[in-house]
Amino acid sequence: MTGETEFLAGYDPSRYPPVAVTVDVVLLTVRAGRLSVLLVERRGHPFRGSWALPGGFVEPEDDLDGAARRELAEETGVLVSGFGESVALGHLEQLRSYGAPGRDPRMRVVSVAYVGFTSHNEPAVAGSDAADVRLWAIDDLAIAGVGSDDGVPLAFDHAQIIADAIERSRAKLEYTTLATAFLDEPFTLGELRRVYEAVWGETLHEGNFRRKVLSTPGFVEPTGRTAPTDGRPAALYRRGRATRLHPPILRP
Amino acid sequence: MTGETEFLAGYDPSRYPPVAVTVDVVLLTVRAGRLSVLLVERRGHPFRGSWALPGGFVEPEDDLDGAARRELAEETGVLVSGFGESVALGHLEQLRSYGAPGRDPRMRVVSVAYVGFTSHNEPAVAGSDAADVRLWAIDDLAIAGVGSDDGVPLAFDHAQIIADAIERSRAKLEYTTLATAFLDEPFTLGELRRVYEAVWGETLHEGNFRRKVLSTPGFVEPTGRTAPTDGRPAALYRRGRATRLHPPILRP
DNA sequence: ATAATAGTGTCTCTCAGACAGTATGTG
DNA sequence: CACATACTGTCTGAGAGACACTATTAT
Repeated sequence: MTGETEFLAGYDPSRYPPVAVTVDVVLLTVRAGRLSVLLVERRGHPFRGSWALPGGFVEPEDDLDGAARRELAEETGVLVSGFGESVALGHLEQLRSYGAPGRDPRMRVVSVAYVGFTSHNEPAVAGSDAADVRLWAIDDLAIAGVGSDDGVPLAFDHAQIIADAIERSRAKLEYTTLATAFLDEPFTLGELRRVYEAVWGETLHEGNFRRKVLSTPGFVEPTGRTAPTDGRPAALYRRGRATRLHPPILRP
Repeated sequence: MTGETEFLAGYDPSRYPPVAVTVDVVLLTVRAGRLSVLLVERRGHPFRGSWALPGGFVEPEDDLDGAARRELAEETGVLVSGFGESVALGHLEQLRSYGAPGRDPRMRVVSVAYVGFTSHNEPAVAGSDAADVRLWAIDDLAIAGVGSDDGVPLAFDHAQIIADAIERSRAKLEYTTLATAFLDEPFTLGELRRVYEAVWGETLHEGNFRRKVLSTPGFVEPTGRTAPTDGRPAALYRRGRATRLHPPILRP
């Protein structure tokens, strides 16, 4: 019947336009008080030698989130061998998709971008000049409205993707508890405040920040322990059960 | 050289997995005080006879936004012939992408979903039993957490897409001026309030709503004219220049 | 002692919710 | 007149910004 032929027509692989689908991951962390992103150096054309987001093709068997986690695990594996430590992913969510014709000069590519948060507890980048994966502070990159104008240029439209990821992150910190995804447990309120300051690029009032965090039920839970600092020791907290902040902690 | 061969390898169309990319549009409007979505009845398998979002393949020459506008224009054309009136799109933005394997039983399809707002000024749906495009009130549809459980089922994962679009819309009304995208100019504050009430599914206090809208510079601008209502005539406004609300108008 | 960070208390201003009351149209 | 909606004014409580002050460590 007509329905059957139409149904079969859906199976015809030549019916759909040739478009490749990839995932790209913007993995953000705070290192030495600076918001930073994990980038890889491209070994092939185009943009050979430029820095780009980790990513790759969506394989037939994995869904979009799974593809993002797989690509990230592959890059994290590089981190493991390079820095001797694995990365515990604190959060990963879809950002948006990018599909302008010509964004990849080779072919039509639609990329589904993800943004992830993680802690950073490696002391420093090892001085391996052969490393092709490293963290970049975002204000050392050429990203409109964020980094310095003479920063390192990025491959493809990845500067735009990173800019969008940063804006999403800044907004998420306002009304969710996701700032804790940048930290290992347990953490101090000073560490949590420095996450906000690094992501927002603003200094916050210590006392008011403390009041707002502690007055939000379920944001953080006290552990009863303390950790030494450069001054008075700070109480240690772990993540609470809340995911959304009511009321939000708005940017200055 | 090596770089050249790698570059050429990128041109090989057989290298990327066979994935089709489509756009789907969730066009929302407020009709008779009810938040509604434009759906099309499927003529082919699978889900023949079910209601689905308008959408289609991304063609090689159009970017994602362009593809969404093109598909929407095609469906709007149906609206024109069916209802005798064109639809002025108030706003269109990317929602997110959906790519779970098996979401389309025919083949691997990654769909980039868009959400749009428009006014609704047709008096009623014409009684054309041949119509395959119509507005559905969202609480008549089977959408988890939104519609009634015995509502009309939707094709593919479109119930989830609509649910995500509604949540995006509800959040957008809190901190942007996009509620005006549901209205034709000029409009009254009562009409604007009824947009919020329809999208949020909450009744709002008339006086407090008025105070918040008018105290936000650039949200609406007075025209000096009035329009009759069921009571005292209401002042007419047009959209202001602001796009974001500071402070936001939060849901109750 | 000073320096540095953690943590507490308080004042004031803004603003949201609640609610009363007035204004202006129609039937 | 009643009724419906538009519009104005005021009280109150929650919460953010600003700021002063105390607490506990290291040097």
